Amino acid sequence: MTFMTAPRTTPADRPPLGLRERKKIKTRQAIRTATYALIEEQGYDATTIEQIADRAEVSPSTVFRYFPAKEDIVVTDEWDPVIMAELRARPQDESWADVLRHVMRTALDLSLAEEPEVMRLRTRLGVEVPAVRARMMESMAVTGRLLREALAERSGLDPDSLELRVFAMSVMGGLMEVSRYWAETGHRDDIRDLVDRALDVLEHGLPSAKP
Amino acid sequence: MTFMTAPRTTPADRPPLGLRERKKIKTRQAIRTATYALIEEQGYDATTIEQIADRAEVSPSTVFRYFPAKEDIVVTDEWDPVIMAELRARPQDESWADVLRHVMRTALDLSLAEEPEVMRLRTRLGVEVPAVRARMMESMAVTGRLLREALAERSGLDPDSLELRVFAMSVMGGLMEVSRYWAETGHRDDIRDLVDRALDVLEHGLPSAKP
DNA sequence: CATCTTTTGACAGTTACTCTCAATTTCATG
DNA sequence: CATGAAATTGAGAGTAACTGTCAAAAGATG
Repeated sequence: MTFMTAPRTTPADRPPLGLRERKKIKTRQAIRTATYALIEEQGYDATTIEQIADRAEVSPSTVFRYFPAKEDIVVTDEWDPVIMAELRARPQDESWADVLRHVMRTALDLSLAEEPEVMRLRTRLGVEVPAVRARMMESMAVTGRLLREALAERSGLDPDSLELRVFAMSVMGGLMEVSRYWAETGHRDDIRDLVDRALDVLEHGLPSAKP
Repeated sequence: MTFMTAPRTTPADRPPLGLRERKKIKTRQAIRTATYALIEEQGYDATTIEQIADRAEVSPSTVFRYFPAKEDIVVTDEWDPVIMAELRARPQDESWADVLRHVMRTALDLSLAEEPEVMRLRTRLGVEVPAVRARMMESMAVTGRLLREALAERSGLDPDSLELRVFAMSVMGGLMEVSRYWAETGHRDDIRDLVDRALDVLEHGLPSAKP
């Protein structure tokens, strides 16, 4: 679910956090902030790691140490644990579509409340920059595996069966397309509505338009 | 549908084919052949463009001229027109799932008959090499757009509607997972059976496993 | 404060890819 | 078949994203 922005660590998380750890978080954030700014100014391709390093006041080596690839600076995703917990927390008799509706709603509400601009930038880059899009799809596949686990627990199906794998990936593919649609239409709609509509399609199939 | 191998141009295609054109086709094929061989010998990452150029007896410049990126040498896809024609040729009252069943069956039969080894190599690389996988997903998205067009014609729905977009991409996501599953399980199963099972899931949802 | 560990930056090297230009090859025409 | 136009190729220079190594700096620890 890489098109969402990163969830803030809860305030009462771990008070005793060493200076080392705090600095690492700061550096990470500095690199991200520098990257976002530079991309807004010059575009993705024109922004080099060196420029990012300069603005974030670290060395290029450090940038690579924090993010294995340039796209990762934009796309990094810390949502999976949150989503997974939420998935398991839903009542057992709820349909998978309703479960997803709730989970996605929760995640999107948080994401939109925290950093709506970054979320928009990310989805836009997902459309415009192939490398970013590729990274998003990778991350989507990972989330798909988690979804599979959760669905396996609920349904009693083998998580490694073709059926469950296909199903989970088809759901993720559909949700991915929502992100793309949202960005391509200039973030006109409320993405939460789009997700709801997508889940309707995934649950019931295409509405018949003939009549 | 990038995991299939390229369809041969039909014999009675275009007899008057200039020397220029014939040479281009030869060069293209030489580069591909060299690449496949080198990858089998040393793996994808260890194979450089320079080595490919050497073995294909062209200059590195030429390799880049024929294939914009290294992955493209492996993944290039000429199936879309074939698939599209087949899609339109199916009877109007056939369900989308049956249409896809036929189209995929046809394409896979051809592909398996022509170059089964290349198809296996491709899918394997799709699992092992992120860049190849990314390129495959791109190509999948393109095919998804074609599928959308075809479905729009059949259903009367707007091809640009969120609903149709989501639906088409969810189908493609599911099919993509088939390719992955096939490769990850060591090409044990007949991929045509896997595709059939996937389409069942996409058409009817998950089978209930409880009873 | 001394030492042990982690993090950082400098540097060198590789490779995919881009661009430009001149040489070569194919094609069309008189 | 000669010739000029057009397409194709190869050589070379340049860029930028990575990788790996090593010594210096900074934080943790007793």
